Amino acid sequence: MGYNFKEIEKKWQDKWYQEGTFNAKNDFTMKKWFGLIEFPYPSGQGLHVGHPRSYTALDIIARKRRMQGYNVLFPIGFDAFGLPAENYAIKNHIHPKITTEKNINHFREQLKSIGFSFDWSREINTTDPEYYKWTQWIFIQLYKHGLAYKATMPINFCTGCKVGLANEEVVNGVCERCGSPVVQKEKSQWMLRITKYAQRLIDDLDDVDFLDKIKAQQKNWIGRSEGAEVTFKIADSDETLTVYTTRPDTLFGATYMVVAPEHHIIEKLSDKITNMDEIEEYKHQASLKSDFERSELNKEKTGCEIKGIKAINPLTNKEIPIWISDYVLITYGTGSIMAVPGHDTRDHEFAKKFNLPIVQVIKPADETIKCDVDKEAFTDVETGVLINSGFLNDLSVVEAKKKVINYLEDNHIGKKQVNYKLRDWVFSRQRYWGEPIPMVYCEKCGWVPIPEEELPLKLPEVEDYEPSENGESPLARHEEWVNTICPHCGGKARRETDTMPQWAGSSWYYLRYMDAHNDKALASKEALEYWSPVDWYNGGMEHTTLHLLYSRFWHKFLYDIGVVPTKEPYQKRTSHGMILGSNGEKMSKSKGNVVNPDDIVSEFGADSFRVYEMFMGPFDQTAPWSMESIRGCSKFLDRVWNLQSLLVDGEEYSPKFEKAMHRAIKKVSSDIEEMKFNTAVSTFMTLVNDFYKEKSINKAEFKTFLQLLNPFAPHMTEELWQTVLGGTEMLAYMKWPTYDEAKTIADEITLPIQFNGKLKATITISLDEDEESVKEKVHQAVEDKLENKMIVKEIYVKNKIYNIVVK
RNA sequence: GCCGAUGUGGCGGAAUUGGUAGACGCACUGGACUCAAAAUCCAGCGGGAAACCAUGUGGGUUCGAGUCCCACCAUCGGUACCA
Repeated sequence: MGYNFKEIEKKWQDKWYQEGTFNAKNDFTMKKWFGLIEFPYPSGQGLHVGHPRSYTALDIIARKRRMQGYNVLFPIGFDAFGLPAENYAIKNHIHPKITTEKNINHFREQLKSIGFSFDWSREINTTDPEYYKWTQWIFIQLYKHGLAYKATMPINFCTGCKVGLANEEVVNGVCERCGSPVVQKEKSQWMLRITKYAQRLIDDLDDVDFLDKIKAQQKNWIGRSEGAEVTFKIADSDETLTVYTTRPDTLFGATYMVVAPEHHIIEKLSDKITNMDEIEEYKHQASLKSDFERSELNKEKTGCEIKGIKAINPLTNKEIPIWISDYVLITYGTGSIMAVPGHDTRDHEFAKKFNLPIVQVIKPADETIKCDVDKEAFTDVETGVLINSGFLNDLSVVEAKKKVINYLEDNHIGKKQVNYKLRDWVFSRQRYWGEPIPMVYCEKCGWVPIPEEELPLKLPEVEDYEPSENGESPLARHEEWVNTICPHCGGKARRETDTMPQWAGSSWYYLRYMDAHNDKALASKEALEYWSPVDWYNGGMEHTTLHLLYSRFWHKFLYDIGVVPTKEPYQKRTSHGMILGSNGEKMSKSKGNVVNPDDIVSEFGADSFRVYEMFMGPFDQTAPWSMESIRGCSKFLDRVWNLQSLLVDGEEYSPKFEKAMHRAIKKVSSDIEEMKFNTAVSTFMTLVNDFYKEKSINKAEFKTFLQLLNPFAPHMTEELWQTVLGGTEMLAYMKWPTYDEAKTIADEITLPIQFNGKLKATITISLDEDEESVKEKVHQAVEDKLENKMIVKEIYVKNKIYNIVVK
């Protein structure tokens, strides 16, 4: 009797989704578990085989939690604003709303065909005004608390299409679509002050259970550094230059300074500068370069001395030259540096090229280590000792830092300073398909948020989605929408025409799931209290520094204003590996190695697809797709189905399988918790092989087996449970099997015997057998091999191994 | 360049975290069933005749190393001069 997966999977999916079998319960007295996967962007290509890897993993955990008695919230939704829908609309003149709806319907069907236990009653869509009403509401709160502000920031502007471009649309300095050069264009944009939360975003990582590599990546991205600000006087002038340095200890070795081309000191002192033409030319050249070019093409250092002005090193009191160079960035620190070529590799490279003086101020503590700062910068902080540094001489780097900072503070020429690499979040997009920013500009009152009771501010339905030639959003052309009245004074005002970035909707979506249809608040207090925080969030490593950090920032803000009850949104964060094409390369249309999940489901069924996705390799590592391997998983499930032909009566595990059953429960239970799904599947396979070998499985064994396998292959196991074992309740809600530790331990052990660590023989002993008796057996077993050998030592590790050191 | 992963049969990968390397699956080989094929079932499957040799390479620690330490090589991913 063959297994008709098409019919049976459909049958169970219809039942689950019509009856809402897996919907979270509104009983707030139960213990809860909230599992979250990153909601997909509903692209026109449909679901990728990578999506189900993460979804199946958390579905397995969610299904196990239900069996463990938890009230489980495992929701799904769609992150539907974004560039591809808008670009598609521009090309084909179909409103993004229409394509988005079509794509979501397709995704929903695909997801249902794989049998995920999502709570579909809470489905959300970031483009739904009832959803983005609250995205806009959060923005207004940010504005009211001074965390949203306007600033002039450069955008990528395509000189061909006359539109602003996202970084990913700029390839090698030209527009991805038309190939025209991309220039930087200044534009006033909304910014979010994430930097205010930098320290807390680092500190609170201590309280959450994120993978270490995720924590490390977030910390590195935020990039806290400790150092000092030092003020240098400009000779014959009242002006000063302030620098940030992590190495104030090397101040005696600062032989010149470098400022960013955009630095204001150039304008301020332009009357003193004697080579203004040369400088203007360098500035011009630098401004032509995009950030991309500055870094990619500029391996060789460039620069230009600012003639006519000199700075004074505050410790040596010597005059030192000031240069401009684009390796100094206006966006980090103070936009100017003190250069210590003896102890910084970039400064060294620059000094060598332009023949600037190099002074050694640190030497290795260990005299035997050679060090020639004329050839190479000496950068070892750990073991360095100060020289040529006046009052700092003979101190270690650490001591010198402390002492010099005290000196700087006492003499008011500097202070201790903490810096972060993290920058504020540019929140404006000159795009149509995003949440309108709910602000109006009034000549009299300035920027005013629209009243909260007027939310949502709906995106107007327009016909043309191309951005304007001046780089404004398409909305700017719609005067009837733009012109409005000031909520504050009632006078004439204009709406903000930029929209929010795609990150906005995904920064708080997990909160909406807790109470998805609330029209009074983003979620009720009770629901937030009960469901917060997300217990387990799985997603891709690529979202570690943007999405994950942005949503932690928003959450912390909402915590500060009393909206949410926890400091952190996610208690646990794990990540999955990418699925590559069968040739080991990233799946892409152009490489022709894309696998369509629909084809897999219709050829092998959802259960086989799920089992294969879990079996293909370690969950957190990339794995190539293999059609042969999925056939193996499908074969395994056929063997499970056919176990019914071996079924015998029995209410207890039979003696021959008792140990195996207890071990399997233990192994599968812990493997699921540790996301070692591949070895859990191999445990199932081994067990099935054993049943076939013995040509028997009793009802008790079959029941436990089906329960363990249910989270992986929910359709087939539910069917077998109800039709073969006569189950009346859903297997999905039966209590998760338990095991007895004592029954997992073997009472006989195969003991390996080694000579010098190399296996020579094995013997069978009983568990915890007395050492004398083991020794006797060992010697009996290897008697002949011991001839002509001298025993130096014997090591017995109880129940593990017996090693004889021989000569 | 820097940071982070990873490196084990023909292939995907196991290995109780320092204790029998190669579980499980794929591919392959042989057998059974069949008129035949597919499917299914059973058996074999790192190399070597053997002693032995084998976990990217070279050292080290240890009674014992895929696992720990040092140096290097390769592949993949992230990032771009962060003072």
